[in-house]
Amino acid sequence: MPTVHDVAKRARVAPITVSRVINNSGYISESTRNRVEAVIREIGYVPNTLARGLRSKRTNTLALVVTDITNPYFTLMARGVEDVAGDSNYTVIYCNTDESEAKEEKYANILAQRQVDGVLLVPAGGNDKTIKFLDSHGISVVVLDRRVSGVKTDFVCSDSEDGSNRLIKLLIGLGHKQIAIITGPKKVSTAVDRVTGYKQALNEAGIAENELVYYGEFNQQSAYELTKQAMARSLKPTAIFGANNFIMLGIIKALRELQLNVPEDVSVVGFDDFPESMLVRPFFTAAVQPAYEMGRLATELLLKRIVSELPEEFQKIILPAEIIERESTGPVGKSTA
Amino acid sequence: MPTVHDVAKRARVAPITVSRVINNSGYISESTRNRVEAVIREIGYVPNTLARGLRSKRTNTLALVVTDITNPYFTLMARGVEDVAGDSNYTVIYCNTDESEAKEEKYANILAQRQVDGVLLVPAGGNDKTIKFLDSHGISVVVLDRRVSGVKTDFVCSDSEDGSNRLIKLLIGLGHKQIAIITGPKKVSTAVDRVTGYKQALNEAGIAENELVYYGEFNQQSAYELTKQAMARSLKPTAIFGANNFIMLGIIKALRELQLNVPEDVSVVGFDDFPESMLVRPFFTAAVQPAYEMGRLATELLLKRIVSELPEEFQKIILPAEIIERESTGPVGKSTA
DNA sequence: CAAAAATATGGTAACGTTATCAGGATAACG
DNA sequence: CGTTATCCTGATAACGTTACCATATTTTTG
Repeated sequence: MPTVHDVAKRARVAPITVSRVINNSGYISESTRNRVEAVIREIGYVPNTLARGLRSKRTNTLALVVTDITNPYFTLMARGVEDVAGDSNYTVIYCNTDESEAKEEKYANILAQRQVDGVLLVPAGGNDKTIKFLDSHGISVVVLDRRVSGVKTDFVCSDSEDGSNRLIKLLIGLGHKQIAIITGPKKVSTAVDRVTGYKQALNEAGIAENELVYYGEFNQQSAYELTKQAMARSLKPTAIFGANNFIMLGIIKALRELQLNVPEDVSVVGFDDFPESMLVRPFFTAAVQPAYEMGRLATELLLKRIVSELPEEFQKIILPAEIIERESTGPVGKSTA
Repeated sequence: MPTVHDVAKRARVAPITVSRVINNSGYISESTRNRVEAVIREIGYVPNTLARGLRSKRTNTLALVVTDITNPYFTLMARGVEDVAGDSNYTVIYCNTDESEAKEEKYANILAQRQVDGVLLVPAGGNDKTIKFLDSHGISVVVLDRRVSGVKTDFVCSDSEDGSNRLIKLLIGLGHKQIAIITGPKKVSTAVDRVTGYKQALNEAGIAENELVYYGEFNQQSAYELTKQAMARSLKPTAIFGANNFIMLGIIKALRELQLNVPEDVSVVGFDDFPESMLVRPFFTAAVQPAYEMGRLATELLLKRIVSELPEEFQKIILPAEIIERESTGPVGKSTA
């Protein structure tokens, strides 16, 4: 691969001049710049970010640490991050902590090794260890979505208390009084804030709280179990508030099993959304590709290829798609019209 | 920040010995190893990946280039990639091409600059330019999801022809004969393969094709328009095959506007899925967080912080969540039971 | 027991870039 | 016209690591 030196020699300038051209820094005459740029194109020179970062202490790299990129909420957030970062010539590394503080620390270490310039962090726990660690390595941190108490950082979130408050008011307006909330773990600020907003709304309306607060995990399974618990009470809730999108799904699943209709029997509200118009229940008859498996296999292939453990012939792996028959198909001419 | 030299000095060994310890390479006596490891922990040494990569020509970095990480299909794939990569100590950079070959080339350049070890590529077009470019820079490529003709690489995909064939057979089994297919652009292999499978199934069943093949984009808007076109024919399709998940959504949206029920009036099948049990139509009453905006704002903040254009005080940005009232809520005591 | 192999450690240089300092040429100024 | 400011270019060294080669000690082997 050609280097600044090759470009420099060919353009009859010093390497540093080439550096000035590609970085648009310092003074350069039009003619030299043109000459250098011509050579760069000619020999297909590509600057080496590693050397650049090593010397300049700037890598133009950010990291986005979330709990699970698979959650559409975080996916969308990631897209926002990448679009902005890309416009400023930054590259983004994504990390999934799966709500594990251990994983979070592991990633923090990796990111320090990689000398990233900054980290966007959705903290897995209330823990400030990660932030302090990054800080001690001179890495800027912006905290996203969840508060971490007692740490000084920039912080971006949406208003959980207010949102919850308004959702509950909406339910109250519909006549609901037995309103349960199923939320995440106590160590996560959003889980707590949403309870606060919930209680606030109930208090303002003069409704007793009735111990209908259920702390759990921010996932479907946990919500499913807690919903069953909540619906086993003698005085059943007429409405349930799920503190995030996966929780909503767990609620729906449990209610369906209990043969309860939404909203006729139980109203459901929640935080976070799913991309416009996805399925309330498995709906589409579809050929489902094993996307995760494909990602896995491809990466394994690639890694082997990199360490050249693979025979010369290129592999071609074609996985079957699974046909899943659901509600979007039926016999011809059964129109209800 | 401490370096190998600091560790070496303190452990009374040569820097190269420290390198051997952290890389687990070469011969090292137990005692030296312990001594070095103790010093590493003691002074909080973190190896610098840039220097390492510069010297060793290996960055332990992969890139996943997809069209849009926002599509659950790719999100899931990404998770598969990251899990495997992470296990082998590789970090993954994600890139969204938005089906643009120009963006793809731009990213290829960035990835070459970053000296990534390998690229997992979902090609935006039939174009082999990117692959050749990466190849010329000694970067391994595994192609995912879509074929690129005339290029030698590893390749992982699912079986589009077979999947389509089986979906159409399923429809035929239900008595459908007027079956339309709405697919992606002709330059994308999956769009074409799915048509092939479709035609195959029709031929095998002895059903005329009737010009019900609609090429477009792999997105909702395009599918929406094509569905309207298809349903404007004198002999209307009784079933529609959408060649990916976003296309399915566009089909549903158009049919709903045309007051047609699924599956009573029109059956719908498609490729790709959505995560278990999402909404068929906007269903949940929810507090919707501006996830994308949050990602944007946070990144802008971070970038400013990195170049320290920001005043010392840390910012706290709290965005309102939008309350969207939909079908999951209703007045109390309206049970159908 | 000499020779070969395995183990343990280190010195030197190089990866490709840019920070820093410096010098010369040209333009602007009072 | 001397002085200062602006413009243009370059030499040198350094960023932190590991490849490569070398040496010394210990163990194994025939």
